[in-house]
Amino acid sequence: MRETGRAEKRARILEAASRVFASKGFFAATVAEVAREAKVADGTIYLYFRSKDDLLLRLVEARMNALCRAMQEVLAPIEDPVEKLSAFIRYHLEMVERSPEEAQVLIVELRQSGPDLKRELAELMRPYLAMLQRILEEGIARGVMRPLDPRAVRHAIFGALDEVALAWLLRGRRFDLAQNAEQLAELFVGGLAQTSPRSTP
Amino acid sequence: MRETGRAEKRARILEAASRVFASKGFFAATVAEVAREAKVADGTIYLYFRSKDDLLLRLVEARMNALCRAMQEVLAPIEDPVEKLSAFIRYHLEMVERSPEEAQVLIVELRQSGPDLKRELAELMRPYLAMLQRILEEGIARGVMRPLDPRAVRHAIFGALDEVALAWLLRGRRFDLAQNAEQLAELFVGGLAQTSPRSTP
Amino acid sequence: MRETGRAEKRARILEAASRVFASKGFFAATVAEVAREAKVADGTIYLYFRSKDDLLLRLVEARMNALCRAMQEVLAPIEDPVEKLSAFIRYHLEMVERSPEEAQVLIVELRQSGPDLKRELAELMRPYLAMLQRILEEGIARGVMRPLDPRAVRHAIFGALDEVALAWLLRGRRFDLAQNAEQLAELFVGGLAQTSPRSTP
Amino acid sequence: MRETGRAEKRARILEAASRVFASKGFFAATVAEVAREAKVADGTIYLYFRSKDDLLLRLVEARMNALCRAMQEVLAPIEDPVEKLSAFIRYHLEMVERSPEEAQVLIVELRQSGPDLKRELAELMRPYLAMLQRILEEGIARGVMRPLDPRAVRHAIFGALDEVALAWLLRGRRFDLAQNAEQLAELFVGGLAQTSPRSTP
DNA sequence: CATGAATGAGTATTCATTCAT
DNA sequence: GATGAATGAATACTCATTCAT
Repeated sequence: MRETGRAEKRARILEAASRVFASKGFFAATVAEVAREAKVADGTIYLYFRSKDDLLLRLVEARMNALCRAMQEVLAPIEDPVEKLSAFIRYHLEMVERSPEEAQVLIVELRQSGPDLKRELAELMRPYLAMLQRILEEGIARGVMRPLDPRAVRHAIFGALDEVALAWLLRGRRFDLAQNAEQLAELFVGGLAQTSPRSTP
Repeated sequence: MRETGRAEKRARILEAASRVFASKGFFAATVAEVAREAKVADGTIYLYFRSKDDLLLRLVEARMNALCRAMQEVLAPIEDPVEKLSAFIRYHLEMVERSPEEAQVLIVELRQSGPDLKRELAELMRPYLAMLQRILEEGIARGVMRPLDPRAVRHAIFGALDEVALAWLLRGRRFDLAQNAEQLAELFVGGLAQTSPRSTP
Repeated sequence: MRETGRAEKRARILEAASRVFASKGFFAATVAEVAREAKVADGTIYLYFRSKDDLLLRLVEARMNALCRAMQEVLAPIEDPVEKLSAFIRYHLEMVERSPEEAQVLIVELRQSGPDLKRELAELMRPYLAMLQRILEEGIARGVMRPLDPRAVRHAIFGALDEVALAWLLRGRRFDLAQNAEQLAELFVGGLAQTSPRSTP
Repeated sequence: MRETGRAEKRARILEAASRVFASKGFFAATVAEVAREAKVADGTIYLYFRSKDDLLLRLVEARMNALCRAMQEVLAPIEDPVEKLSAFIRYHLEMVERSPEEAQVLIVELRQSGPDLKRELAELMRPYLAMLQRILEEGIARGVMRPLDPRAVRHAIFGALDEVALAWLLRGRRFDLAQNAEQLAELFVGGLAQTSPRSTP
């Protein structure tokens, strides 16, 4: 218990922040609460983080990095862009289901911030969104997806995932998220499918 | 002095709130600012609204009602559910483009609120989402749309619209929203299209 | 008691600040204490003053204005610059003796401030110091005072007055200030006297 | 590692404190900064000094002792009290000019302290002021100075020196301090001169 | 002796809300 | 109804000081 290394304490504060932010919202949460939850003194927070904003930023950063790495591993062995997209959708919501608390922060709190902070947060989402866009671009390039604007479609898919996850969280996780994931995958895969079959009446 | 009816003053306060919330954000905005903008005394606000939260709630309510009515009129003359969906998507983003300030409040500020307020706001969105869901249900019933879960798809479409609108607003309205609307319409119409409608002529 | 006009309440806060600053020092004093002493809520202070710094600034401003006006009246009827200087010295310390609390703020707290505040405070002292310098310049011009650098002498006289007053305040007002005033007047009048008498041996 | 004797490290901390206090002011300066400047750990400071206040106190003490010793050496070979006074004034400001940084602490920071600290600091100035007073007493005893109250005159001279030095420091050392010293010497020597020394040859 | 990580008390300021006029 | 002056609760952050190693 005394053997708490530097990084270990930092992680503990991050965990505490995650819990507190998730339950009360970033704005309503106080630094003192985070400190209490992490069992450190108020001032200690500032030995590890620059400010309350920075705390949220680092939290999102850590979670996004983990999410990106995990997603990359999931997608790596898949060849077909269409299957990749399908996997992306399913795995994204699987993660939400597995760690609802972390998702809460990424989905709900992400927008609970002033303009400056918001810009920095958006920056942190970029790599993840880029992964999604790359899938779409490759699908189009290979001719297995319709040539819709990848940026528009990326926003659409991300927004859809976000909204479904948000609804699941706000409604107390009462419906089957995996099933919804299937539906979304079908919806978007279908929406992006080459319409050439229509040309064979 | 002027015979400003009750309702007229209430509306003036709502207008003022819309402008102030849109330009500074709900949290950063102060009741005093809204009062100044509406040219009433600070205390007067509380003769028309219970609290600052209530002010946002009533504002969203008013805007949502107007949006619902307008959308209903747009959809009424359309028969085909698929065309209805397409119109829904296009008209939604058209409204955003036409009234970015109001959209700002509905899209951006909506999420700046704590958990309690957020739940109430979600309640106000319901009728609008119900319209969307009914379109889907009818499409499925008529056999012109694939039988995907209408609730899941409703969330997906709404989330997509929201995210695209958000991106447009946050990036300074720099890309063509109408074009994006087309892409989204194609995406979702395609995604919901019966994969073998040819087999039933 | 309810009939406290705007200005009256402002004055009450200023009085309270004077007492609190004098007894604990500007830094150690808290805004809450001033509020309590003035029998107003903490926030009320900020309806009348921009900040704690501003409170000190306005306090010094008010006291300096009063001091300048009073001194001007005292000096007006006096013709001879030498007598004017003598009166200036005596009256300055007389004021200190009469209102030790106010003097405390002007003498002690004046320098208890950060660089920015200090600059503004120095600005407020200017007119008073200018009065003193003008006496010296006129004395020299009329040939009744030795042509020493008026700026150097002004600093010297002001520093002397300040130090004597400070010593009196810090030592619990235990020595006779009026007597000291006489001594200082003689000292400086003598120091500035034309040395021509030496030329008549 | 290095055989830095106790005293040597103590001196290093004092030097560091002098630099830091002079550049940022006593209040704005932090103990951590002094530690960094002295290249010791924060806690080490407290092995040599009781508190931050004590650090200032000891610093002033050391500087005053040095100043007293130096002044004593300067005055020792001078016989005539009038010349002694003149030398005192000139040498005091010469020291200020030579070590503006140390003077900054002694003159400016000295007043940034609360009432309690201020009293202790005044105590440390005593020996120096006593030297000045002794010159005056001797001058009066020998009949070469007017019999003004030596305590009052001592305060006056010290206040004058302080104020002139302060002005020089605050105005960025832009005027000629040595010249001012001459003026002050003349002023006070003149002010203390027997008005009818001619009558006793 | 020295370290420096941890502590936690302390405070100016804002702003939603009230209520005497 | 309308006003707007007054209220006072609420909070991030700093930094002197300590003490386990």
